[in-house]
Amino acid sequence: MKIDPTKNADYSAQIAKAIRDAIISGQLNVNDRLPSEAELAEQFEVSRPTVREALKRLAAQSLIRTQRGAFGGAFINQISYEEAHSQQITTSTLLLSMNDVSFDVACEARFALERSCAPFAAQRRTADQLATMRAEIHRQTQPGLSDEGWCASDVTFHRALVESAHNVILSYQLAGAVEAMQPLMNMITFTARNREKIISLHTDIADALEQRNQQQIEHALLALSDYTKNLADNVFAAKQKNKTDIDNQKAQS
Amino acid sequence: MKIDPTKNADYSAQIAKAIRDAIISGQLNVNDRLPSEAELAEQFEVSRPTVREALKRLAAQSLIRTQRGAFGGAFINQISYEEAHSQQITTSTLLLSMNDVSFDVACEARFALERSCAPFAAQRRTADQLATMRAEIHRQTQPGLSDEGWCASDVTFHRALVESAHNVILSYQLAGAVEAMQPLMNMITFTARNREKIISLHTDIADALEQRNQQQIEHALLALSDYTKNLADNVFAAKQKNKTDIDNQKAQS
DNA sequence: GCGTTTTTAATGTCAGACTTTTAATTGTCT
DNA sequence: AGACAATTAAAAGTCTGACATTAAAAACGC
Repeated sequence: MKIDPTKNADYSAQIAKAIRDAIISGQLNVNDRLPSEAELAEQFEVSRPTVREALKRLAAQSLIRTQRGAFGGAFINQISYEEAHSQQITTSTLLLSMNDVSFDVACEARFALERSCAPFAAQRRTADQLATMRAEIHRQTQPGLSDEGWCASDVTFHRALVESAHNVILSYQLAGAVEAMQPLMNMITFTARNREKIISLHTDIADALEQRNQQQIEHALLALSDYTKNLADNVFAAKQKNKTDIDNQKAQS
Repeated sequence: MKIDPTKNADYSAQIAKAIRDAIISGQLNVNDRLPSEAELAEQFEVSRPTVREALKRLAAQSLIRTQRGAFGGAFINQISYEEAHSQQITTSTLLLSMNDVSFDVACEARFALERSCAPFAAQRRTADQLATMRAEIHRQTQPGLSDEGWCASDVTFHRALVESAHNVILSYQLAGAVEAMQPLMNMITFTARNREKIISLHTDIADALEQRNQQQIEHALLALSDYTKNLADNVFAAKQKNKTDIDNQKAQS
């Protein structure tokens, strides 16, 4: 692990990589303590600030946590589902916002992923999760609900559906889809959408889940996906028309 | 963005968070240049090393890249699919290896996610992707293939299936499932598995894809999932038996 | 006008000091 | 002896100031 040749990269990046590899390969185990910063500096033959920069890189990925004081230091962190979730959501959000992904592609992926929960959700859904979904549907019928409130409720609804599959890995993988994409979609479509229509589709999903009917869940999700895609198409068409009108006005003047 | 009260957290973490939030919220755009380290230090009223630690945290998440020299500095990075993929894979691998997830749960999630590609793969698969899959099946029939070679081929096969859905978001989301879980599963089951059986299932998948038969793809994937689960059950049962035998021997002596 | 050199503004690195936190140890009192 | 308080030590966190390295821009020479 002391490998640190005179490559053309930052020392801190190289050191971080060396430690990260040691963690991934299992040489370092959860809750193991790394040598102190001073010792690491000596081992790698660099200064303490350089070691610290490397450790901060690892801390940013939640690979280590640090503790001050005597017998403190840097410890290998056990990545929790929560941390993995939030990293997943951050990455997904940035990926979507920075790479102008076509709406259709994102929408298709999002609902395809959610559909993969259907068979297990139908089998394993609890009364509790169903109640959450019904409650959110009820919240969505309130006329005073703000757009932010609607979006939050929408996320909660879909999260409950995902959770009802009772598979932690699936929940983790879908976090990006539901919690990153859903708000983005809401942001795009909120001008055009018809709350009644969506509520009716949500009700279809909840009904299907109540009856443990996998096919019907998938069917309802597909309908929701199609409706969302149509909404976006309308929004884009309206924008396009608006733009053409302005262009025409400019051409005339 | 200059907020930096005397909270009970590291300055470097606070500064990183402030900049990260500015990026996510869109105040800072792709390829924007951050102020120089010295300027940031002045703005946040901390020293340069502290600012540097914050920047390293952001660099670890590929949120920024740095360039040396005059007119260099830290620039907001456009997260590429490749980077997002590899982050996804790292996180998934760590999550799985650190949280002794039950094999059944991981296996179920992995194949459920892959099944979500089926409808699009059936529609859009190209001759090229089919050829890749056939080639990998052929490689898998070679008797001299090492376990590592098998595993790599297995990953390539499934990646081709995912790619044939032609949806970049789906590919990104599935990276964790295929490239992190598949090797882990291979590691567990390689003692018990029957290559002929898996090859036959792979052939089923390829055939179904060739005929653009969504149902059949899903069915074949389900069969592969069931077979893998059975394999793991056998491996665990054998381990358990072995353990009991040893216990019995100890008890007798 | 073009190639070369110099300048300059950045990051990258270092050394050493000081501050703060925290747990273990030691000391003291009941 | 046991409980509480004071001391100590080890470690991260921070700061200052300096030097090294890079790379682009500006100045220079032909």
